[in-house]
Amino acid sequence: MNSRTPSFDDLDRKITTALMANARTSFAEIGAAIGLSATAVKRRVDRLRETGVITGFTATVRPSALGWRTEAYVEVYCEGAAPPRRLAEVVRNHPEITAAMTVTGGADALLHVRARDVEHFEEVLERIRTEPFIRKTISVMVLSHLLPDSPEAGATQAAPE
Amino acid sequence: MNSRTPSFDDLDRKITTALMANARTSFAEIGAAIGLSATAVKRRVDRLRETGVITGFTATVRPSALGWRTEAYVEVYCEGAAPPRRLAEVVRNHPEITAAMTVTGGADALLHVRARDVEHFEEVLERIRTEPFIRKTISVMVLSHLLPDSPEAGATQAAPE
DNA sequence: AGTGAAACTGAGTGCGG
DNA sequence: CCGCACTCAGTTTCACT
Repeated sequence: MNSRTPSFDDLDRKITTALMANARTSFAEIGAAIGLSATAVKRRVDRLRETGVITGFTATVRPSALGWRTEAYVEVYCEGAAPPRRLAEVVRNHPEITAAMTVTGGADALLHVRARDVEHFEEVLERIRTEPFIRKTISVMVLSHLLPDSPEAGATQAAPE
Repeated sequence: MNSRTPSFDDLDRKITTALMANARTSFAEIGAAIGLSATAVKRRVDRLRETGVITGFTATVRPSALGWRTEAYVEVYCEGAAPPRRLAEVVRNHPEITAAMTVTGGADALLHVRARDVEHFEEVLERIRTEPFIRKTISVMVLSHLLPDSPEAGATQAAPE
């Protein structure tokens, strides 16, 4: 589930890069760029989806346009041992949590939170704090972004072996 | 640039949500779901793109499938005042930095970094550390994700007013 | 702003190399 | 695994309400 997909060649890499840049690029156009027919490109894309390299196609949205103007990272400290399974349940209770992961360092988990404004963020934070085994939280508010909104969930290029 | 787009109604919200879930949903299908013709849906999508609500369509990729198996957040501390402009330049020098922002708290900036493995991450870190006015870094390695790969860059729903 | 119809472009598939 | 040819579905534009 975590290993490098076998037989992922240079053409697959170029196709993937093209679709990350614009998911609506036609197979014919991609094919023209890399010297393949639209059919061949389609078949490769199908295979990339089957093997889980490409997990989906989404529209990227400017969060502020939807009313999400406040963003923060929240370090979470738990009472005693924090089983990741229980943590995952807790996390799913709060739709404002857009990413959550276990991490090294003092904290048990790191959450990415979006809220409408600071008032809303405070409310979310209090809600999280009342969860059973959460002992402490440390929040870091995001002030401004130094890169254009990158697809945080994925690197923009394929890494060489 | 940061304000709520005017005349963003309920239909726009539903269309946006549908395209975030699957950027390839046809206009006809979206229209059928919300009681609009494909033509009307297309015009609204065009407008959503022009007004910057929707910034693009991308394929979501499982980073490990592309060889990015290591992920970390790096807090950056600068010498004296750290002008965001200069920081942005620095950040652009390192393709492994997939997100960067200025933040509240002790650190001046927070970076999201992807690397092939721990060795590669160490190399990236040393490269970042040699940048002119970077005084100190604190790294937090990501161990496991508690949510399915959410589109970190955007909330999955529109926020109510 | 919305609809419906016409023209066009791309997706999906079967077949042959 | 690739390309070609065909069919069908979706996009795009236009005239109209």
